[in-house]
Amino acid sequence: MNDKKFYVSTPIYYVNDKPHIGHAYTTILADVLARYHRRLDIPTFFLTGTDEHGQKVQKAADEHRMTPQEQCDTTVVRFKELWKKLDISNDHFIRTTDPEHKKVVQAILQNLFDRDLIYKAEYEGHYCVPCERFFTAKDLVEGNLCPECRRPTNNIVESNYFFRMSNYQEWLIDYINTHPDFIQPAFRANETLGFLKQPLSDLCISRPKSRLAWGIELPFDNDYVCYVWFDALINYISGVGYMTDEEKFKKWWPVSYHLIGKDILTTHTVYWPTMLKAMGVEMPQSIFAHGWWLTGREKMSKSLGNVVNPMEMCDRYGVDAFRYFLMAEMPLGQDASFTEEAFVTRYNSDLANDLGNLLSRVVKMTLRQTNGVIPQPEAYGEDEKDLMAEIDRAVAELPQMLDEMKLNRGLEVVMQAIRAGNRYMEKTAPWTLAKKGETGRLNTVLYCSAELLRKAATLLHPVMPHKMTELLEALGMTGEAAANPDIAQLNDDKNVLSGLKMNDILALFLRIQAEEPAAKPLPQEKPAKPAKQENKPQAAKTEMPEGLITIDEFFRTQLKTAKVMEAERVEGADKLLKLQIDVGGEMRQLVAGVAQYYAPEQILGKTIVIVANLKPAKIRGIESQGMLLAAKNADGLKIVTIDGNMPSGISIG
RNA sequence: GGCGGGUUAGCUCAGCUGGUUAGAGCGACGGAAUCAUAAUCCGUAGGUCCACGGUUCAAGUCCGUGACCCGCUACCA
Repeated sequence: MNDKKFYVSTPIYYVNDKPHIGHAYTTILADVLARYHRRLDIPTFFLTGTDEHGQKVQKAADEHRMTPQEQCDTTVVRFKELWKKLDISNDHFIRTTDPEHKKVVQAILQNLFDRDLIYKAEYEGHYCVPCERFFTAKDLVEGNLCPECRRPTNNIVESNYFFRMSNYQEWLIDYINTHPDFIQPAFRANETLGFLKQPLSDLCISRPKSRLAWGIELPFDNDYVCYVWFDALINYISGVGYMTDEEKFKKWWPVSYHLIGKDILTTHTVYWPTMLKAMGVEMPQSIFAHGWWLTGREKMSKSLGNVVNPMEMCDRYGVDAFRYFLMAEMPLGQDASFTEEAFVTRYNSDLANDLGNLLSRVVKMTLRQTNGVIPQPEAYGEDEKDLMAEIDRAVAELPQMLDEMKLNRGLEVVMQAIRAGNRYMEKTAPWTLAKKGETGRLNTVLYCSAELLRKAATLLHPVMPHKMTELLEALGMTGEAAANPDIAQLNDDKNVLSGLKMNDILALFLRIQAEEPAAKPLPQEKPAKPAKQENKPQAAKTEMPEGLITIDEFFRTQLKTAKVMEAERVEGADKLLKLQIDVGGEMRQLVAGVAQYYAPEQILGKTIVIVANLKPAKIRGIESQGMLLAAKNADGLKIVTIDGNMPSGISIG
């Protein structure tokens, strides 16, 4: 870690994927780490890119009547655009179709082949075309179905080339055991070790062109192309000059962090290290697997329609706020839950109320008292010492937290200092000092609050580059000092502020109004506008005519048919019936306020309509998991039923 | 089934190598203040630290057992 350089990588993303919050998270995390290290004056290299070979690309190309290369060229843009929007500061964007990369891959293949680390053998297996994977007979489900996608597999016998991965099993186990930071978090190392308890087989690294032509040709057999994973992993070294620019390679390798999602753990902790070992290349310092973003408690998936679109979040709330939320909300290595409600809460309390408002009160105060000129402070009293200690603690601890990949904790320490800033304002009450004419003390207070903000903004700059530069400019800073504030220099207590003239600023983070978030659906797929639309949270609210909702809003309510299996009165309540209903095989209990209109036996057996995703509630101590629909007026109440026969559990819409 | 992790205030979580009245953020309630983005500040939350048993002068913090949840892995020799 102390070798004074920092190289961080993201996985290279498959070009045919649509960028989602997972891609965005990994890449923003890498970006934030890269920016921090740059601000700490550590030479930094940040690599991301795209994985462009393989069957899906070829298939998509065929459908679009393009060459695979053209297909890649058109789809790679999705990622490049998103990274631009998210302010990703990668030093290089590698594509596996880059000629240099291909050359490196081929050279590696040839070298391993020459050393008999790659050999040819016959392989028999059940191949699933959509998954591009072989399975052994015992993997299959229900006869010959693919265990991943449940589609039929083909039995194929073919010759292929294999990498002698099994040679390195013992070595790898030992390496992991003796290098505790190699795989992080530690429990992921454990999982890898668990995987390595089974005998490690050799890795098939080729595909016959007859089946798949879109890939890097094997240099020693032009009937085959290289298996995508083998090709893709090599980007981490080919992207920093391996075999093409030894000086560059020496400078950056080994990588400080390979950031990955937990779904690609094995490829990175087993395949990749054994490949490197075979090549005689040094191991990565660390492979870090982060968790997933969930929607509430559920995994995000297209079929569930609960995918968070990063582009939309940025359009609505601003890139910086989005980046802040992702970094602040995800604890080390774990899964985290993304809800718009949580986003709005954190945005309002951390960014708008604590930080933005503090800036606002300091700037307005200074503008009024000294015409905006930041005064010279007098000697510090206890309050000032406490305040500065608070922010200096953040200065000291944040880099530590970074080293431990505890970004959320690091940000929390900064937020603590900001809250201390608000307390300091209350305690010293500069508005009162002004009235009393205690200008000396007032000057100290104005200076110290500005100084606190300056340091906090510097520390937060890697996470929120635009907004923190705005903040620094409001304090009167200009040029590089505002655009690229240096964390490394935060320790020398030079007074850089006195004499600067503050600039008035509109709310740095405009508060998001309370009832907004839940009601507003994420707009559809289409990225609305190009980047510059920074942060106008409430702009979104004007789009929809009052009283109307979108189809998406409607579908947030899951209506389903249900069959009433049991019904009884709730004791001590004259309006309530307790129902046991069947919703497509799932039994639920529901308390309904219909007892004055329906006797239990009247409702029994009916197919009713319920709101299936209503938050459960307790009514007179009885759990009610949903509500039924009914029409009611002064004359009576009628339950909504289905016209004709329908099974229970059917979605209505 | 095996291996690993988790179960702490309404919610999300922090509590390192065991040691004074168990903490933070958010939310809720009460109050103060008015420089500020209806923002801020102060106070309150009386939590069986999952359960039971054990080690210890002392356990949320170590050991054992059980329950529930999650991850990986395998469907048992």
